[in-house]
Amino acid sequence: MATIRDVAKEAEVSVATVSRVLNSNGYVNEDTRKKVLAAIQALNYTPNSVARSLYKKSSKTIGLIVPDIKNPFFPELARAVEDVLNKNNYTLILCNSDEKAGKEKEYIEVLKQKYVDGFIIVTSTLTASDVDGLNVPIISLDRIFESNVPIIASKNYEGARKATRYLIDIGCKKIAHIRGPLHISTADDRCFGYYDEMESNGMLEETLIANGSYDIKKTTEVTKELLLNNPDVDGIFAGNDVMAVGVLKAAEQTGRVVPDDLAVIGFDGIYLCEVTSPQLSTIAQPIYEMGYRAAETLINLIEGRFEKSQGSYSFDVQLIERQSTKRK
Amino acid sequence: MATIRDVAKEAEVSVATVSRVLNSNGYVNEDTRKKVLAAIQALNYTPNSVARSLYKKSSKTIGLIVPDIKNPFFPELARAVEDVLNKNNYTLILCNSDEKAGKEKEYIEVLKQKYVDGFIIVTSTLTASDVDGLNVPIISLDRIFESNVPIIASKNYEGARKATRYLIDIGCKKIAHIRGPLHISTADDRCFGYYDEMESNGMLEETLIANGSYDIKKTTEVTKELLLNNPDVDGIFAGNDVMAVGVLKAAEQTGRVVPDDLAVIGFDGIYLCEVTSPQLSTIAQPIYEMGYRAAETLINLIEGRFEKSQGSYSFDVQLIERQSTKRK
DNA sequence: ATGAAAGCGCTAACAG
DNA sequence: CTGTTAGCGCTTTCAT
Repeated sequence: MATIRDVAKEAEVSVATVSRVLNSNGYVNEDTRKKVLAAIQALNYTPNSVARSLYKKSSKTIGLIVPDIKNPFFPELARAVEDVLNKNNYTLILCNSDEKAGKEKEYIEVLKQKYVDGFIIVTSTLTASDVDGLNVPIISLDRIFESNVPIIASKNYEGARKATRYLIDIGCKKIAHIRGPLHISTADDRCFGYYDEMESNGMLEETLIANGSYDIKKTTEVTKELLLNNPDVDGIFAGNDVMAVGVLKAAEQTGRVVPDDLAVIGFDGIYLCEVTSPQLSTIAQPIYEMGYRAAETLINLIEGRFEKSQGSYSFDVQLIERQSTKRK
Repeated sequence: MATIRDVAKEAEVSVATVSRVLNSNGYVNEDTRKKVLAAIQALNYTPNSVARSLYKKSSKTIGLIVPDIKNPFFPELARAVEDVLNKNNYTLILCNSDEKAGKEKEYIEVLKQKYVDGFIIVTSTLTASDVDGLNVPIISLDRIFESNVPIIASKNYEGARKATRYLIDIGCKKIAHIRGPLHISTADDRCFGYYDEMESNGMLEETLIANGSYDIKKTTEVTKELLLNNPDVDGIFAGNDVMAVGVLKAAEQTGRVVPDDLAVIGFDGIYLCEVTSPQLSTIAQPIYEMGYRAAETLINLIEGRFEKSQGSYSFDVQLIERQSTKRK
């Protein structure tokens, strides 16, 4: 591997000059510039980013920490982030935290030593104090974070109200909610939205809310139990699309026909919805856009560009009607 | 951020000594060791990996290049890789190539400048010459690579024969194959397996093979066309599970009942199979194990450990019967 | 057992 | 416009 020194020698100039043409930085005579370029060509030289990082204290790299890339919500997010980074000559480090604060902190520690320039993190376990000392820009994606880091998310509460309202509109009389894990802001907000909408329609009953998890099988079990205790439930708002699949399975296993006996709606808008049968109605978030915006915001922060409105943003969500709620 | 110099000063020793205790390398008096450790504690010092990388020409980082993390096959692979890396104190850089040789080469170039220690790559466009000069260990995952890099994959050809054989066994008389993209070794091998099994049963007709792509909608179209031209097809072996979903949709749209009018089987064994209705039969690969083994092999290579049998490995696949082939 | 110093490859004052 | 040089923070001979 040729170094900047080799190039300098080949071009009969100093390393400073080579560095200048490399970074189009400072004045350099057109002729010497050409000589340097030729030398670079001749030696097939490419600058060493590690050396540059050491000096610059920046690695043109960002860390994305998600709970688990296998959850179908995250690949699309990750892809969007990677696309933006790629376009801006950054590189993506992917970390799976399994929602464990320990892993998250360790990753942050390790990556900081690598001069990572920023983080995008989907977390419900980290707190402001974990992040305050951190001298690196950080963005919270998809989840509320009690601190002043920018938050890129979407309107979970409003979306949940919309979903519930919609089930009411199509004629459901007894609507249950299988909520996502406790203490995950997204799940909490959706639960609140459901709660408030139900209450303001005088339809609320505490037993209609069940605690699910982002696991199809577990959600199926939970749903079956709920249906056992409340056989006349005729509509279910699931905490997300993956959970909605679990609900669909529960319906099938208890001999209910969706949507006629039981209308089902999810949340997120992942492609999974179009694959099930019946296809799932859902409250769709603009997932790719969320990842895209998070990455753009982070890069703006890193590069010290002006950030309007603190950088936080909340995306609108959209009701998508499919077979799982279309009653004839 | 404290540096090794600060620690040295605090402990009243030289930086060399600090480095020694940091790396448990060379002799160091127990007492001075304690002093150094205390200083490290006191200053809350953590070594800077970039500086270390510069000297060592290694970053404890590997690059994983996949076509598109949104394709549900890859997240599980990526997760397995990350798990192994994490356990071995490596870090994962994720790259999406969209099957474009240009992007792959560029990523390799960029990452080499970062002293990435190795690559795991899922590619059908790179060739031996792209990789020969490369002075970094590399593993080809899931795809055949014409060169002497280790290949971690599974038995696509045998699996395809098994799938075809199975459709014959359950009584299908006219079996079609919607194959994956041309020049992707996985898709080619599966097509060959189908071809050979059909031929050896005297059932082969060239018109029963259609060119699909890893896109549900396109596969649906292709399948509908094939069914139009061959209305009496009663079994389809799809190039992978995603494509099988497309086939399921085509069946639905043309008024065919799966499995009674048309038996369908996929390949891969992603979780999607259990979500469709009817649930999809498939030839399952041990996806997680594949990623796991690829990562382990790579780390062995990087750390110069003895590699039995060149490192290549081909996993067995397993027929999983579900509703899409279960005729009453 | 410990320290001094060279150097990994690059950038940015500072001089000229 | 160009060169010299001092680091960035760490590891590793080579002395002692």
